[in-house]
Amino acid sequence: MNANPKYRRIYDALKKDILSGNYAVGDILPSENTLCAEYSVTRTTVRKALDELEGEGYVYRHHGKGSIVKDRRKSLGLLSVKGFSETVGSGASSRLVYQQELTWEMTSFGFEPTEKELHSKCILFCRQRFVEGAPVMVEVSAIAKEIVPGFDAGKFTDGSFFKTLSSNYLLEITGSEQIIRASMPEGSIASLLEVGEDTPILHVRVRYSTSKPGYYVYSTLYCNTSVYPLSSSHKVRS
Amino acid sequence: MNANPKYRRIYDALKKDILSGNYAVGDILPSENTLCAEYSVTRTTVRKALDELEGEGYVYRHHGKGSIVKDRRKSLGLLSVKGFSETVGSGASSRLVYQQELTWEMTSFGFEPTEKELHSKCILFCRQRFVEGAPVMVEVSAIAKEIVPGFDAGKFTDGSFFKTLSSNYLLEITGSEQIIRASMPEGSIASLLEVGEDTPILHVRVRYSTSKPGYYVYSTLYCNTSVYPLSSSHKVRS
DNA sequence: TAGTGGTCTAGACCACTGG
DNA sequence: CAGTGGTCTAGACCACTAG
Repeated sequence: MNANPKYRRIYDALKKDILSGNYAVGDILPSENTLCAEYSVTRTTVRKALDELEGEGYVYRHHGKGSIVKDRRKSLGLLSVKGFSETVGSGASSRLVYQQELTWEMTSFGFEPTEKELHSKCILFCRQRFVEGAPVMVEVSAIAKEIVPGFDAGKFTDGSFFKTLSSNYLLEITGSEQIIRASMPEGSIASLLEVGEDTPILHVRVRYSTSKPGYYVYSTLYCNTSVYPLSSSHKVRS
Repeated sequence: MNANPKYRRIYDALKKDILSGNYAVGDILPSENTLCAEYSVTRTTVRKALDELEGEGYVYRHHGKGSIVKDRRKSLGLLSVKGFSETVGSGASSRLVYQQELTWEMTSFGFEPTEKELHSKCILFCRQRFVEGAPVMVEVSAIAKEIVPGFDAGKFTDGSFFKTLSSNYLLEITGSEQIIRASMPEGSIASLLEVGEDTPILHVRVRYSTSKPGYYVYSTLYCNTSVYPLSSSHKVRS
């Protein structure tokens, strides 16, 4: 039951329809009861799917009206745990800058590697991200070699690291922790972002948890936020 | 039923015990069934409370083990919709820099005021935030005058804006949207943060939604992240 | 194995929004 | 008013964890 709960199917379908534009901003999704009938489930299950969408900022709920598609501004929206390709959508592309293999001691992601990870070598790779042809982000990522045999950052499914983890290695991303700073880019980052070393950069350290306990994906993001800022949304107390 | 759902009591009690240290980092909370008995509710209700805590990063759930108190690092952690005083806790203080009244047209928070808000004047105030005596954040906030009669930013309950909204005006914060950039501080901000104009600053624009439909709290934060970065955590797919 | 959290059913009553 | 989402009950079966 684990991999495919029913609410996931509903969540996936609705999200796909939102991202594809089948539901536009301001549109009201089918009511909870309608979805119950459509998917032959109870409201609890439908609401679980809608809760996820709401938590990720795709919709908001209006008591007595319905679930309404939100305007997720033109921004990178990274804080809701999705890869670059999935949040930015069309107009996005990326390029592999390098991939190498080294020991964890030589890396620094702001999080300590786990014991399990220290038993393995570390694969480090750097990607440059573009929106509409302009570089907006540089991402340095690391993952334990032993859980991704034959890993090649140049051959990602749909250009997505996370999709590749899922399809090739059955690894799912289950969450993230982020530490966010403003800083100045060092030379190599500045040139990859095509900005001067006096341009302030958003510096985000992320640790993604995976479905394999004790193993994480570490990323450091350098974002030029002058055109595309990050965005996020949260809701409290239901 | 609206103001005080049962899950809120459970949520409040657990959160209080976590913040006060009754449950330390790594501790396992009472099991869901135990909480059911203690509060005479069903698991659905208990889980709703735990879902909230998990979403705010206070605990994580370990299948087969329990709900475990998380380490919420020493950081400003603003991204989870709480005021400064509540997230930083002891060691935090703030100072009112100014408060004034003007029209919305003269403000710019990156979000458009609503029609309801435009019918009212706007109260603008600026606070300087300290951790351990050092300024780490400057916050410029705005709220519609008509929903907070007699407002005085110099006389907040416990020094907390949000607590004041709740206790004096029965206004609850129900969510937030944030836009995050890295930038250079202009002169006045730089001096309030006691940094040079060449120090990169985290620039966060926030719109908090309130329990009063159509009315928001707007804030612009300027953070010196060199010592206290922002942090956040997210979980996906349950 | 007993206990935990994860998912789900099939109901119920309520408060809110709209016509 | 009928329909919507918000909350809640009282069950159930499952997968995971630990002793």
